[in-house]
Amino acid sequence: MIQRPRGTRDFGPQEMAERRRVEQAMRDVCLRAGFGEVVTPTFEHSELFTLRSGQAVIDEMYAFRDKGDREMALRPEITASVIRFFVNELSNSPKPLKLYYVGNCFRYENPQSGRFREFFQLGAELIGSKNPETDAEVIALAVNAIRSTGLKDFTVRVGHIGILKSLVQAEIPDKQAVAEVLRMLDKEDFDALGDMFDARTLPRKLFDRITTIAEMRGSVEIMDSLEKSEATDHLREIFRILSLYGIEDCKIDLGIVRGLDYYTGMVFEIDAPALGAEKQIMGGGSYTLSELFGGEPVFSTGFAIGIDRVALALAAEGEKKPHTPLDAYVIPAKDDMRDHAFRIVSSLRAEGVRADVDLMRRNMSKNLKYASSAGAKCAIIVGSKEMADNSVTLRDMRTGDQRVVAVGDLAKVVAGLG
RNA sequence: GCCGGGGUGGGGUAGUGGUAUCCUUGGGGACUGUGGAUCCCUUGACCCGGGUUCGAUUCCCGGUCCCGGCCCCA
Repeated sequence: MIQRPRGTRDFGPQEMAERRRVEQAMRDVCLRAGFGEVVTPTFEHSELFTLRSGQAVIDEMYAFRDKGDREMALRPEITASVIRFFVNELSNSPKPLKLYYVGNCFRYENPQSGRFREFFQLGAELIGSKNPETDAEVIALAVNAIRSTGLKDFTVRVGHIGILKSLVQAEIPDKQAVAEVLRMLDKEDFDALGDMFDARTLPRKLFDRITTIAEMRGSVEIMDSLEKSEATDHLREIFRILSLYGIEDCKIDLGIVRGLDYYTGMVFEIDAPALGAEKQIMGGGSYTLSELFGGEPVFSTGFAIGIDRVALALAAEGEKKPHTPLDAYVIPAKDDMRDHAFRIVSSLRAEGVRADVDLMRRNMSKNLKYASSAGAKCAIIVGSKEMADNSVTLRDMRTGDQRVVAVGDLAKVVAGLG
């Protein structure tokens, strides 16, 4: 027997129905906000991803050499591809350019709860602006997308990378050290950070200042204790616009650092507390990537939502809808009714009813049982007595009630079952 | 890459150094148009490899996969 590769999943019809519902709800939100869908290749030149994220990520990519001896990789994310697409072909489009995508991504990591080697992301990029209203638009889109799935319990945290970064850069010239400091701040590993400060005899005052800021979270007012800067003004303006968008439940979190260099300003994350160690369901921020790929520097803001984790969080909240993949199941009462049954199922389908028919030549009892387990809303029993009148018996599978319905009215009656 | 806990029919389980229990599901049949029944028949499992042993599903080692956690998280 061939096993499924580690960290991958098969999705059955029931699970896919729920995943499609979630995905479709989020797509609709994107479309309504004026974002158009793009699709990019599932694999790219490895360089695209190492340029963006550094050589280290090659260890966690499905990287390979193709038959033409090119270094390729299954995409570990989709933002890089979208920006490459932008630089290659869309850079002269009117701004802002609003794009969204849905797709599978691959990372060679150790699977655990909410973490798979093949996973699915929905993301959006707004290209061509760095105004606070741009950032607010993208945050609102992300929040509305999550909301649209029906998820109740999630927290939105918004920060600004510039606040900590500029403080650290002002005192520490070594670029590598700056990155290291920011990484420790992100992890809130203040002990290790303190050790580093001692070892390098860095100013204690800076340590106190940045650790205080890294721990700051709460409403916008929490920034009142900070001196006014471009970054704090920017964040305040984002929050002001968000409230105009009807989004009031975002928190400031100045401790968000999001590892990579190209994030330039606002950064934000959404967590679903119901999940375990891997509770982040969305990450995003503003960045300038295009020049990395050989284009003009262009400001963008984007995010990516982990569809798998959203689905897990919804399951944890017990959000369950009854699964009724079939509206009607057509049962011939006797063998000589089969031809009538096929005609009826065909006309039901043509009229938009999800209908199935007995193909196993089962008897009445087993057909009713099958209709029940298949989740049909009703059974259509086709018998000679009713057919003499050009009618059939319709049995509501939820109540067991039966009535005779004219074939001509059948589709309408079935659709009316709700 | 590291750590912990697990792998018995499709799903859920019992049990054992001498190849396996029960439930459910699937397939077939009986019951001649209502029994979402009932009854009968039936398919189907000890993760893989090595070791110990007369004999391993059981004990030991390695691998693999699953679950959870660390690292990492684009």
